[in-house]
Amino acid sequence: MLTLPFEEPHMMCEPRFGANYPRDSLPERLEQERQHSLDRSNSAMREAEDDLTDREDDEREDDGDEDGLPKKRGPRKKKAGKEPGERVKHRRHEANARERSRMHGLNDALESLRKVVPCYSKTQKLSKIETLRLAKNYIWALSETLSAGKRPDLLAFVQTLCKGLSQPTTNLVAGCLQLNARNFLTDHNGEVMFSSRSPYDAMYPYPGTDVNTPPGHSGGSLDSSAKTFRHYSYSGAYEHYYENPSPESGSPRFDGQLSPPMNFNGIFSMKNEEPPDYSKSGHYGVRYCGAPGRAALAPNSMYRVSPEARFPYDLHVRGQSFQAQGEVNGSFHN
DNA sequence: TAGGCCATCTGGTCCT
DNA sequence: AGGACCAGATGGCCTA
Repeated sequence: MLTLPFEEPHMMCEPRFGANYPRDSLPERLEQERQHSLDRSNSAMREAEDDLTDREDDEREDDGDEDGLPKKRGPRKKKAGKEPGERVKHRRHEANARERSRMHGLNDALESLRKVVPCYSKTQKLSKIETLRLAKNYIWALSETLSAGKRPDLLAFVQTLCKGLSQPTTNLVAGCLQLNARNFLTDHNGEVMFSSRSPYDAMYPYPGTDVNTPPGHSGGSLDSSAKTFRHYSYSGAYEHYYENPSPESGSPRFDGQLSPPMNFNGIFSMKNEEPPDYSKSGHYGVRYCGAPGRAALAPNSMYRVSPEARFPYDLHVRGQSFQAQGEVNGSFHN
């Protein structure tokens, strides 16, 4: 019945701390734990302390009997009342080890999830709750895009993606995208509002570009709201595009800032980070290049970006610059 | 220093 | 009986 992380075969076949664990091999076991993960060194030490505590308890009990008289030499005589207590303690330690292992597996899965949601960073990890929220938003936004069968509005997509994320996390995401986080505001109700400058202003701060108009937003309410610099509520933009109520019906209100998704198919990479291993995944990705003057997305991109817009994204596939962007978009819109 | 996040321990419950 | 799962408690670490 014991289930273990799939990625940890050594844990599947090796004995755990606790049950039938020989004291002599404790250092080796601890070394394995250290090598397995730095984060788990503390765990190994705790386990060692557990065993040490057991040992010390045994030694204390062996030093003398309850009356303080010297203990008889010779073969140890099992104490009648001790066995149940030892057994309970032993099983408790086994259960602790299993629980640790289970939580490690859970954390491994969470780490895997971090790598496939937008804004993955090894240096500044998303918290567990933020990872789950972002993943939920990501799935929801992607599924809505698929069901809509049309090009999603980038802004609405981003807003959906970031809905419910905390302020620091949204700042982190914005930082990842090198957006000016101050372009986003949060009102008292927790709804995201744009300040007097469009977020696209930060993304497309090029001379000659209508900074009031998000690229590709030549029509629609989103466009008009941006043009007029009206405060832009998240829910409004959301419903504008998705025609459905917010996915956050039961979630905390959005109190963060916004950042665009870096891709829409599970492969995510950021500027200054190594590109994902496309050779393994075989997925397409949108890689943020940050180079000014780029218009990497094809006209049939899923995002409504005008050809003249200097979209700071670059499409890569299998580590190379993607020539036929229509392929990825075509597959996406199928 | 308070608050957030996390790992771990622990006891209870459910399931096989 | 034993393992998986869960939630509460606790303490450590980090940051504003």
